[in-house]
Amino acid sequence: MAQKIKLSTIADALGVSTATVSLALRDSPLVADATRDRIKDHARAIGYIYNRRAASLRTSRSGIVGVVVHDIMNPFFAEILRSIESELDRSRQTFILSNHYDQLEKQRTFIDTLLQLGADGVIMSPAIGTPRDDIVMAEENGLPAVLIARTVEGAQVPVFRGDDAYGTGLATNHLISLGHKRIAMIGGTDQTSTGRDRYQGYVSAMEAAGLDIMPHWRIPGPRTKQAGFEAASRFLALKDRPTAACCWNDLVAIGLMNGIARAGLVPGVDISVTGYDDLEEAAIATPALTTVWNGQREVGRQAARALLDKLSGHAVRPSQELIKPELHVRQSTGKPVER
Amino acid sequence: MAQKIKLSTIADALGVSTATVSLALRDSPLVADATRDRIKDHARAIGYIYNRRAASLRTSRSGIVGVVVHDIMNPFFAEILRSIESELDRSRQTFILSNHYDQLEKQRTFIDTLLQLGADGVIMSPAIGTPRDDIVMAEENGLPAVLIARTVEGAQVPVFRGDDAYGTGLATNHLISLGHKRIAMIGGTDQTSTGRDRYQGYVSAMEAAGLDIMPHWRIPGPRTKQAGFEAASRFLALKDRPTAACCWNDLVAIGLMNGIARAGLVPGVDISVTGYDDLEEAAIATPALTTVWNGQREVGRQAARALLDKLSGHAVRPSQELIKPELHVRQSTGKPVER
DNA sequence: CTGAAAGCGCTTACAG
DNA sequence: CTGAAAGCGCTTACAG
Repeated sequence: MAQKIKLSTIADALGVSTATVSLALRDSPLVADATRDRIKDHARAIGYIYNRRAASLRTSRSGIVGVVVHDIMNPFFAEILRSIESELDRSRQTFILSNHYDQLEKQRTFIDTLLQLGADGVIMSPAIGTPRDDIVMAEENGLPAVLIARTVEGAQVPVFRGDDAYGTGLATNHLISLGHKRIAMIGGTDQTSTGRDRYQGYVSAMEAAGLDIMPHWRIPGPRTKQAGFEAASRFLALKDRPTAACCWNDLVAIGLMNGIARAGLVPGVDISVTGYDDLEEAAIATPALTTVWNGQREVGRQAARALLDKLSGHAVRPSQELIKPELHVRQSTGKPVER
Repeated sequence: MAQKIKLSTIADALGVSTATVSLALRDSPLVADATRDRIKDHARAIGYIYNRRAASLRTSRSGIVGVVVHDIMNPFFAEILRSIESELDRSRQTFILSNHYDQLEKQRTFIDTLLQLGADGVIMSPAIGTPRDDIVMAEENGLPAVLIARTVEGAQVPVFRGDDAYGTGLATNHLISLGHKRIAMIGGTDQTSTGRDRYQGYVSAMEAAGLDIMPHWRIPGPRTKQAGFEAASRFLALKDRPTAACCWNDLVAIGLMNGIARAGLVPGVDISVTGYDDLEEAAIATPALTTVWNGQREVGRQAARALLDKLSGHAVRPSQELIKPELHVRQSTGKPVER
């Protein structure tokens, strides 16, 4: 590697000061057009690389935004990330990604890293059990936070997520309107706001229709395709087996349908199944999955926008506006078939 | 936000120099135990946050590693990323992730960002058309690179990937041994080394068995579940329709199977299908997918190790060792059924 | 429109 | 074992 090229290398070569070079490279109107062009051309010619660490040390702005979610392998988060990415790209912010796998320690380590790097902000889907103080600490140290998908009680920050109770209500009501009376709820956890809300939506819809809710019709836990697949045998062995399953998310629903098919039954005919999220793959599952659109794109876009607004000094109120989910009916639901 | 706490804040409070504080916080043996403990306790008590930008500016080591792949939403890369992540975590390196979506410009922007941040290295699955010079430029500017999944002709850097030709050979031979004579190859592109190698493996196996290879039996392009799904109708309409499909990857295979099922045929019975990669979901697909294990975990682990070795000054030879794929036979393949 | 100088918060020889 | 001082490469008042 040749001698490191820096601002002063350019300044010396062109007989100007580093201040002028610095301003010219950032297109400051303070520099004469001719000077600016001469500087930029030369910089490009000799392969100058801007040192962001040095600049950031001086300005205490890093151009880095952190994003931490449960697991990027989960297509739900992957879809959100895509829209965050395209939004941040537009404002030339670099983003650093991390999974916390719902481990508080991993999340804390990551936030610490962001603080050390002087990140400008963080978008997070908080790990289970995230205390309000973790968010407060970040903000007090100059790391503004925006939450997605889950909320943290008492944290005065913007949060973008869907109306989960309303969403499972849509799915459950759809099953009820088809004539189902015994409906299971598969997957999810009470440890997150999302989990509690989705379950609540199911319960409210069942109660409103005057239907019984059997505790053993709820199989909590599954959140992945694999877990949904494994839950199928438990579901199929259920006493008074339900004719329909309202699933925590699309992954669980698709896994469950695979498990049902493996057992020789036809999902969508023998057992109705609903998902949640409307992932890209819901439409091409076999059968195509009836599910609840959860606005991943919107969540990502709005969260990124809110953070960028915050960074540019606009006041962003800690909104709790929920994105309204929509039911997308496909082939995985039908009239109940009694044995 | 209170007054910024820095090394000198601690030094002043404790009546020592910043040099001593700096050394103490990094557990240098040069500092007396009592002094070190006093310093570390105080630092923790007042909530000191280490400024990595300042340190990095001074040491020109950033603790940042870049990772750029085609698309993290693709489970193939997601599985690789997981093992890279766990490997880098162990050495306390932060990693920055980016998708290039096979756009050279996006990849260049990202590499530029890494250079500006003074990243220590980059692990990349190069975008289609990546010239050797892009890699050379990065290395010359102090950003060592390690390649995964794809290679770049003439780049003198380590590359970790599977033996693709051998892998599709395994799948094709498996189909041939079941009695299939008309076998299609669905998906992939000739623009990547991976694409060429996988197609070559299929061709060689067909030729070795003395079977005809019809040009129209190849449907190039698809690399996603959605595209595989859409390819099903083209495949099913094929003249002299093949009895089996050797697919570019698991996503295409699963999509194709969904499309076949949607058309009223039974994948694994009417049409045999093989995948490639052995993603986690291959085992729970319906039917369970016969596929080629491609060692994602190994690729990620080895690539991360190689980069870390390079960073700690060990010489890493530009190896081309290929990971040996393995055939995993499941239910999506069977004897041919003639119409 | 341009330049000289200070300073962001660390680490590293060097001296004692 | 500890301290004084220089310097990493920028940007930003300030002066002209």
